[in-house]
Parts: sequence; C-alpha cells; structure tokens
Amino acid sequence: MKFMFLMPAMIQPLEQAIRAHYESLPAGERKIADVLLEMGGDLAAYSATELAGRAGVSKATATRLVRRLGFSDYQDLRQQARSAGTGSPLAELRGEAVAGSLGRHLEHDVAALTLTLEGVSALDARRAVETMVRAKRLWVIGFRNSHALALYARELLVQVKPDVRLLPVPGQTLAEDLSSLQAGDVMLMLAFRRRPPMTGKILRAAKASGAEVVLLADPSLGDVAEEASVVFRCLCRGANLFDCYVGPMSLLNYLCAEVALALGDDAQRQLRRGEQLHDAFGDFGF
Amino acid sequence: MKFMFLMPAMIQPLEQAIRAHYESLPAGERKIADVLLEMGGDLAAYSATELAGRAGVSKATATRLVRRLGFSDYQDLRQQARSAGTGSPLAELRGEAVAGSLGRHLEHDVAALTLTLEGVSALDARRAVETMVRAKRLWVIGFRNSHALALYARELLVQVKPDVRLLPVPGQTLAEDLSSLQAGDVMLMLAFRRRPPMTGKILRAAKASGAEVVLLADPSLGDVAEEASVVFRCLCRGANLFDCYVGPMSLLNYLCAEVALALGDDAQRQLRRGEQLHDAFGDFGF
DNA sequence: TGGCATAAGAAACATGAATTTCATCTAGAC
DNA sequence: GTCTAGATGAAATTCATGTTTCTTATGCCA
Repeated sequence: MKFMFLMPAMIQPLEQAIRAHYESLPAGERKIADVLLEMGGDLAAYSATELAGRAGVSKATATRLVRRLGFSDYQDLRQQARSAGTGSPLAELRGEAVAGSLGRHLEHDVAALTLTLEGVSALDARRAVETMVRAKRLWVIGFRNSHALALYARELLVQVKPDVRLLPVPGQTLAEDLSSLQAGDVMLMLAFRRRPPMTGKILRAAKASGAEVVLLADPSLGDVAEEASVVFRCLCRGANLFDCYVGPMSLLNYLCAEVALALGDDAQRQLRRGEQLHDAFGDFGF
Repeated sequence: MKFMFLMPAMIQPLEQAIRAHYESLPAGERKIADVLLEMGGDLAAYSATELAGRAGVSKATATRLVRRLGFSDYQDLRQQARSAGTGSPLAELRGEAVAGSLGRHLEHDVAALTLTLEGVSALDARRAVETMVRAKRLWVIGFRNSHALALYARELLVQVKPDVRLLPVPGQTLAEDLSSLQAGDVMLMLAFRRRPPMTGKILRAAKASGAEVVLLADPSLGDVAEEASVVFRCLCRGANLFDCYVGPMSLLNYLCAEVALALGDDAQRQLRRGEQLHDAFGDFGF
C-alpha cells in the first residue's frame, strides 16, 4: 500500500477506526467516511457540517458516524486529529524531488494549469456561471478529446441541474438534437484543437437559434469564437506527444461548482434527489 | 523542482499581512498575532475563541485583529489558511496570486496535481507503461466520472496502439466483454470514489482471467486494490462540491505518452495510419 | 487641566454548528 | 401479512462561536 506509507502517521488511529468499521457502515455513514479518508490530516480544519454537506448526507448522519467510530462527539474527533498534528509532517517527509521525465511533466502541467486559470477573468467566470444558471436546458458538446471533457462537465452539472444533455449522441447525427435548440437554452461547448470542421457551423447555428454559448477552446480557434457569449482560452500544448487538459478540466470543475453554489437550494434539492435514487439503486457498494 | 521545500511558505499571505502590520499593532492584538505566527499551518484547526484564549486576550480583540489584517471575518481568514495549506508555489515564485475563489481553486488544484504526481514512483510508472506496452489488447474501464477519464485515456492510447477498447459499452452489460478477457490482455481501470459495487468484482475477474490490471484509484479503495499489478493512488478531494481530477488526468497523459515512446516505430506507424484516414475523411477543417 | 483618540474587556447579541428528537422508510424475520 | 430493528433526514433544541455594542481606562496634546 504505497500511498498509505506517505500519509502522516497522525491520522492512523482515525483511519484504522474507519477501516475497521467500513464494511459494516450504512450507506450514508460510509459517504462521510469516504470524505474523512480523503481529507486526511486536514479534517480538523473543517466543521462536521461541511463534511456532511460534502458527503451529501445530513449532519445527523455525521454525528452518528462519529459516535460509531468511538468518539464522544465531533469535537473529540477533531481534538484527536489536532493533537496528533503538530507542524506539517507531510511537507517534511517530502524532502525529495521528482526527477526525470515525470518531474518535467509535472512542471509543465502545473504551469499549464496556472497560466490557464490565471488567464481567466473573474468577470468572464461570473458571466459564464450566470449564463448556465439561467439556462432552461443545458447542452454540453465536444468531440474527440473535448468529448471526454464534455462528458465530465455534463456529469457534474446533471447532479445539480435538471436538464443537461450531452452531444453528440453516439451513432446519431447532430441536426435532430440541434433543431430543438432555442432561446433560453445554453450550449457549453468544448472545442479544443483538431476539431471536426462542423464545429464552427454548430456554433453559428446555436447563436442563430437564440441560445447562448459558453465556449472553452484553445487559442487556435479563430474568429468564430466571437459567436459565443463567453470564451475561455485554455493552454493545451502538452510536454509530450499528447495535449494537456488539466487547465480546462480544472476550469470546468470550478465553473460547475460555482453554478451549484449559485443555484443554492435548487442544487441541494437536485443532489438529494439523485442521492436518494443512488441509494435506492444500490449504486455505491464500496 | 523543490515544491515541497517551499511548503513551509504556505501561509505566506497571512504571515505577510501580519508582518506588514506588526509594528503598529496594539499590545493585545500583537499577542494574538504571535499566536497566529506560532500556529503556522495548523491555525485553521482552531477557533478564534481558542486562539484568543491562548494569547490571553478577549475574543473581541481577536476579531479586531482579523479586521485589521484585511479579512472580512475569522471565517474568511480560516478559509484562506485552509486553501493556503495547499498553496501555489508557482504563484508565489512569481510574486502574484489570483484573487478570490478562483485563486483558491487554482491553489488547491495545483497542490492536488503536485501531490498526486509526486506520490508516483518512477518504478511504478515504468511497470505500468511496460505492462500496457506488452498488452495484446488494452481494456480501459471506468464508471461515472472515472468514465470520462477512461474515455480520455482510450482516446490517447488508440492513437498509438491497435486494439484499445472502452468499457462499459453504452447500454450493454459487462459480462460479454469481460468473458473474452485473457492472459496477455491488460485492463486499465479508473476507479475513483462513488464507484458501483461491481468494481471490485471486475477487478477480481480480470485477475482471475490472467489479465493484468493497471489501476488508478483514490485512497478510499481498500484491499481489493491488491488484485492489480500496479496501483496509483490519486488525491481527488476538491476545493468545492465536486471532486478534482487534474491529478489523474495529468498522470494518464504522462503514462500514455510514455507508452507511445516505448512503442517507438510501432506507435509512429499507427499514428501515421490514423492521420492518413483523418485526411481521407476530412476530419479536421479548422 | 480638559478633550480626544485609541485600546481593551465584559456583556449582549446574532449566527452557525452539533446534538437530539421525531417521523418515516426499508429490509428482514416470522 | 405484521412486527421489529435500523437507517435517515428534517426539525427542534442546545450550545458554542464570533461579532457588535457599551463602558472604562490610558495616553497624548493643546
């Protein structure tokens, strides 16, 4: 278990408690346990309410897990996490640099991520979020590598918004779906390089329909980008053979989270509904 | 690249604010400032009430210091301390930071990317690459968010290797595809949290078939991960509602590029064939 | 000296966190 | 079918945190 070796020893008692109970935890409590495992040494900085929210369960469930794990209350658990954590051992354990090609790759990707996000204006981000929030329907579209990003974005958005569609539908032509695009709809388009020729036509068709377009592209997309309401230019050149998508992925994650935030209670309701169905379907066993 | 060497600087924005005001701080507020400087990266785990008590001054004085340092309230300060705990060394090297929630998001994602890739041993990476290179067939599998990553990985690999398959096939059950899994095959599995229950079964079935498994997962995947030949544990916790996948995405990009490199002329030939077909189909117009 | 500005803590107040209670649902046993 | 145990979230409740207000003390200046 290589990764565990790198975790600070300070959280081992809590982690052991979680793992000892994990198999027998009811679904809701297991969700919080997952969150606790991910937070690792940082959990003391978060309230039980936040952790519960992150896990998509109630505060009451959080309290029950805390009790089940053997702590008298959350403050007890937090106290243990704190007293075990003096300083920043994670930082100290890592005296070593990553060498070679992986190190160069990391260096490149950190720079791509940073430059992309630093090139985003808060105004553009807010406009994109507002646009997507007010959308009656959201259409997420991307081809080839952009399709993986579109799939990801759609997966996030559909958790918090009721009508989010992914294009292209496998094996189908686009005209049928695009024919119902109308004012009030929003298209989130991912259009990175090596795009099919019809990308620009889709963009123009969307605009002509009255729908708004939020566009993530790379700098090679020329003037046609002006058809979109909001455009984000991401750096995608890789350090190697393949293009690098950490920038767009991070930006999508951010925008979708901001959409959820702006939706407020509506997003929470949608999330809850989805979680209830997940539970009913037994979707997450471990 | 000594990112971790710079990690003690993770509270620099707060520390700088304190030092900028220090000379002009009234005595009581200076006592709390001292405590803040002492706590360093741990301060987010403590309440303002506790910090004030530790400094021997009133809560009101703590609130005043927080305001004097430019934070809107203690929660604002704590939020920054939490985000700064996974700070952005590159931004600091450049003497600039992106402000607000986007800046905090960037800081978080840079840290997640860095921690994930730094947790990868060159030996594991090489073994994963060798495993995939020698695969007669490559099966890439992931569910939900992991499916977007699986799609991405498959898209990269299929450019350089002739038989790369994506699972699950939409609308189909897995057993038919998995029944042909055999020794000599390799399964690249993406298994991040909120996995369907059958993930472990698939992993075991793959092993039982004689195929090898290269697994990317998060720390919550327990002992079943031992069934895989190589395991990469990625940090996925997000700075917000949604999980963060910049780490896995970057790692996949790296591994696939290394596969291409290791395949050498074979990869070049495959690429050329694909490009010729793209040209014949008129796939890229602009 | 008086006036003013600032610092500080106590207390009041507002808010949010966490626990408890209650109602409902589900699954399993009989 | 009924009954029971357990899980869960909403709502009520409790409690702690953090901010604001008020009062008092101190230091400086005219």
